[in-house]
Amino acid sequence: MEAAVVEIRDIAGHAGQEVVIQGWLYNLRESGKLLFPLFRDGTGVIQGVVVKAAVPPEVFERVKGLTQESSVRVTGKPRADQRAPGGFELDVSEVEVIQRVPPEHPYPITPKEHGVEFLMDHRHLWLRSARQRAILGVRHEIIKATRDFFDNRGFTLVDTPIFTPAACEGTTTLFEVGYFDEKAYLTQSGQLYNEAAAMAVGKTYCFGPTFRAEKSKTRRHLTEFWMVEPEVAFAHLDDVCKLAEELVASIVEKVLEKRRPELKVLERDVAKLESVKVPFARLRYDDAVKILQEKGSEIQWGGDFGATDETILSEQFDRPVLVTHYPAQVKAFYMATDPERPELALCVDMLAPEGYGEIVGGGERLADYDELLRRVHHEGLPQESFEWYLDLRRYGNVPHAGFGMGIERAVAWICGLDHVRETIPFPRMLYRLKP
RNA sequence: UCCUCGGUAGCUCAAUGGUAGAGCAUUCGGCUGUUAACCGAAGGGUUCCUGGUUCGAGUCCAGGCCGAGGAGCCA
Repeated sequence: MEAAVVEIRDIAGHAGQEVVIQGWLYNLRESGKLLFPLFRDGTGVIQGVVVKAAVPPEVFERVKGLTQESSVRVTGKPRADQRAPGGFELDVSEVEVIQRVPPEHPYPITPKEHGVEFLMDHRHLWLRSARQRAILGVRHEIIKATRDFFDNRGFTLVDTPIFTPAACEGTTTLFEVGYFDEKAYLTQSGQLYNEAAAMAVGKTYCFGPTFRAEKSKTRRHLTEFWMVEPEVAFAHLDDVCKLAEELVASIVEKVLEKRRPELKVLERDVAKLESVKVPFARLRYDDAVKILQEKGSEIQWGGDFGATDETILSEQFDRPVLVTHYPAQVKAFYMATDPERPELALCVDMLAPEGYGEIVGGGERLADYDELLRRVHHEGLPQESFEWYLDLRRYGNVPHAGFGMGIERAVAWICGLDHVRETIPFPRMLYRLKP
């Protein structure tokens, strides 16, 4: 009978049975008449043991000549062993080489250290390393937890377009593309379309890539990043503050529940994640400025926070902090203003702990038709491009609110990474379009 | 866009203005329990590009290209 193909993560259930593993050679250690090939299959890593006296000579020679990342089908019997990191070793009886990486062009990424530029040039191969696979796993869990969160609360996923005719928040940071005989822009937010969707289904969210042509070269910027954006009809600022903190808390809870092994590979201090429970800390902008000034920041009332300011604020708390009521002048034209203090926007930014910066931004939308039209003009936006958006205020207008959460910054924070370039499979950054 | 730092073997890095080196990777040899194994040997170079100073430049000077970190802006 042909041995069953088994994934390495399920190997414990097959101790003593002959199984087949399909994967790649991760590393090979030799000790005379013993070979210790390390196999990986995308679900885990297991060390094989090849004893010269126990296998046909050609099998021994075949394994001995294997190069890193050669693809193989391995037949053997898993055996519990104290010395193995995963608890099991594979006593190898047969190895079929699907493709042997030629020694004259060896796999470029060795188990030793490499520089950032080299790894980024080989991103398509770098993804195979244990650390990158752990990040991909956590990213997957964060996205799944996000979608489950909204789906379980009756939200309808409504996809918003990637090609857009005009800007959401000014044109300086848009990527312009040719669209037959006219110009189009890559979306920087699904926000305006979400508002239309919310009037159709009540509670909606969109999830997709967004694009910003900012010439930012820092550890928290990508030109292409993924964002989830909920929008809720009849909601006010406080409603979306609660929604945002419950979302983030449930994501962290799911990752802690299902991705402990990945967090261990990443050497993440999980104690810092375990304290992330609702309610989060809350601050009004006025009070945040006071705290910053006491801590020696140069910030003046009316200015937006710099990266250091965000770090200082986040360090005051053991969980994310929600900062509300920013000056309206630093926020987008569609933000509602505080009726009691019209110079303030009914908005919220969530700052992640440990200096990971803003992961959520949102608030209550401006509902008044006349005021919205005035701001469109004030921003120098072409009214004809926004007629459809103004329609939302003409027909059954209601208060509504929502926010956007950047997936990559959430992944960077939860994984404890020092750069967002590792949070997305193929990062797009200033000066980086390949591979 | 601005500021700072860097570019030498496939990779990570050394090298007073005076013969370009090490570790890893690759190839060959040794080892029956290795954990980024270890031990021995071999092959491997347009020192980012252009120009300049000098008897002589990887090293000094000028310009350019590429990258990294930070600022501003943002999620």
